[in-house]
Amino acid sequence: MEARAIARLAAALSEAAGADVQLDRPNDPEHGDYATNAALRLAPVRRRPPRQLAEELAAAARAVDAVERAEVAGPGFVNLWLGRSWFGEALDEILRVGRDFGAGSAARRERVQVEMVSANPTGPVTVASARNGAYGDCVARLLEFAGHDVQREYYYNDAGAQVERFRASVEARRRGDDPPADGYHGAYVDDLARLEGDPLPVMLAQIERTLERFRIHFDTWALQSELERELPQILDRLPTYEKDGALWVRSTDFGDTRDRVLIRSPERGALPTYEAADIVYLKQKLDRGFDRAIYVLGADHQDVRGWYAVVARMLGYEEPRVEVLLYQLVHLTRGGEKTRMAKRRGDVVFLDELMDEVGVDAARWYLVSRGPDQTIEIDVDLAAEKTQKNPVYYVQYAHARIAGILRNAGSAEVGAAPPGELAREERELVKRLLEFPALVTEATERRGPHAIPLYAIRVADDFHRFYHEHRVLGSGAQAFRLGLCRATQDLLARCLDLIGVEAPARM
RNA sequence: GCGCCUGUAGCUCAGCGGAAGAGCGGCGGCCUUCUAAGCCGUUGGUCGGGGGUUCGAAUCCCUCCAGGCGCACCA
Repeated sequence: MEARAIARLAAALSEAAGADVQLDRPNDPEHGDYATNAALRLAPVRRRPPRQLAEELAAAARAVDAVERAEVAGPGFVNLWLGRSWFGEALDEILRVGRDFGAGSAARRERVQVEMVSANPTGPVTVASARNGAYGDCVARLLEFAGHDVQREYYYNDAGAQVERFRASVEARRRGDDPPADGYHGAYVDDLARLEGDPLPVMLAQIERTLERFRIHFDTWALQSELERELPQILDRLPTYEKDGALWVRSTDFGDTRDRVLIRSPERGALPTYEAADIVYLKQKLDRGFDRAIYVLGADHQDVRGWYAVVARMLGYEEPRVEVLLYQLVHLTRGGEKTRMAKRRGDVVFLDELMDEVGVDAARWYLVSRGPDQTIEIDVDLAAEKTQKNPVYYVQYAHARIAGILRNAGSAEVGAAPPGELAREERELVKRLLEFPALVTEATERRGPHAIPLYAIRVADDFHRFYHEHRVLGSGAQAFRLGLCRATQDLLARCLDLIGVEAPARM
């Protein structure tokens, strides 16, 4: 989705040129407000020199109202400069929609379930799970902003071997013994041992509290034990066979890399495997009425991606309804030395500790600012120092600065029409704001929320520059500049909200 | 061995078919003016190597090198 002001301009140019004209924002301000490579694209099709086509396109562009100047440059680019009335209309468009600027890009409203975190409740939320949550929650927020109906779900194993090991570890501490070698050893096990009863619900409640603090709210919690109860009905519909006492499914018939065990052999407890529950779970998700089921998984579960596609095929669902989002792992270093993150050993950094050290805003910002395919390295010792330099404060500061101006402005008139020629900083800021609809749409479709904080830095950048060069209150352009301020503030607040970071009015 | 991901400025990373970028670091400037958590200047790159496709490649294809992560009757 493109901002209307840009879409209208592109349409007018396309009509004048008799060809599809797409607009880009050149990096170099010398290359105009917008530029198009339409002549370069067209040259091979029309078998004509690109420069010649560009000259014709430029001539046609000059006839378009909004265009003040059009020049041919380089191998066949056409650079465009726009008049002030176009900027006024563009800002007016942004102010009219306010916080909804860029929203509603979804062609069709879908019911989407995003399942995330889903760590077994055998310990506090780790930093690795925090990335899962930060990423998944931001994807969910983007989908909601696009107009979809999104549900966040947490899935956990409440009856498997790991959970039993966890319970046994707590029991051992209660007796005054050391936990078993293959059990859990963190200090949190000692804390749980001091309480009575099943430690699982306690742990689960703590996980939920941590995630709420991290600003992730789960609508539903799914239990593996409940899914397993529905397993028998599904087994008949699958191509299963027995081998070595276990029950297997012939998933290779559906393109799997190997057949999978669904029910273990008697000597291994005859219990259903995770894969068995996966099948029931997917069926249940899609039968519950979701158009799309999104799984958020760490790269150490990458083989599961292919597996879910196989499950969808076995159950007869269209594959696009199942989507697996992978993100690379988070590595922690202490003073340059790598630390392992094994929950059972207890030498981990928990999300609560990270939030204590750097704050919720910085933690979220940090975990979502990198592309999902990029491994994140956090030096725990440097994380706290990062606070003052973190770009999150740069963006929040821009928001707070604007809030200050608007407070001082009181009920002064807010307008969109520039009273005279726009200054360079004003032009750049308006064009930056106009990038948002296309950018947020792409971030949503590509499941790449990291584009949002990076864009927010650019917006803050342009605003700080504008602020530094131009006085708002008391200037001849006060109403226009107040409009620019409000539009910028709304957009920054939107960007921060999309990544779950607060937009303070004062700092 | 097979599969997925990564390799862009000293460091951390964007960009993924159209005119090489940001933050941090380094160096040097700017506060009687709506918040200096700010602004400006400067320093910095055979976009891992080699082939190919294209008018045009950091971006697509092949190959090699380096690193991370997976290929269980674990979860």
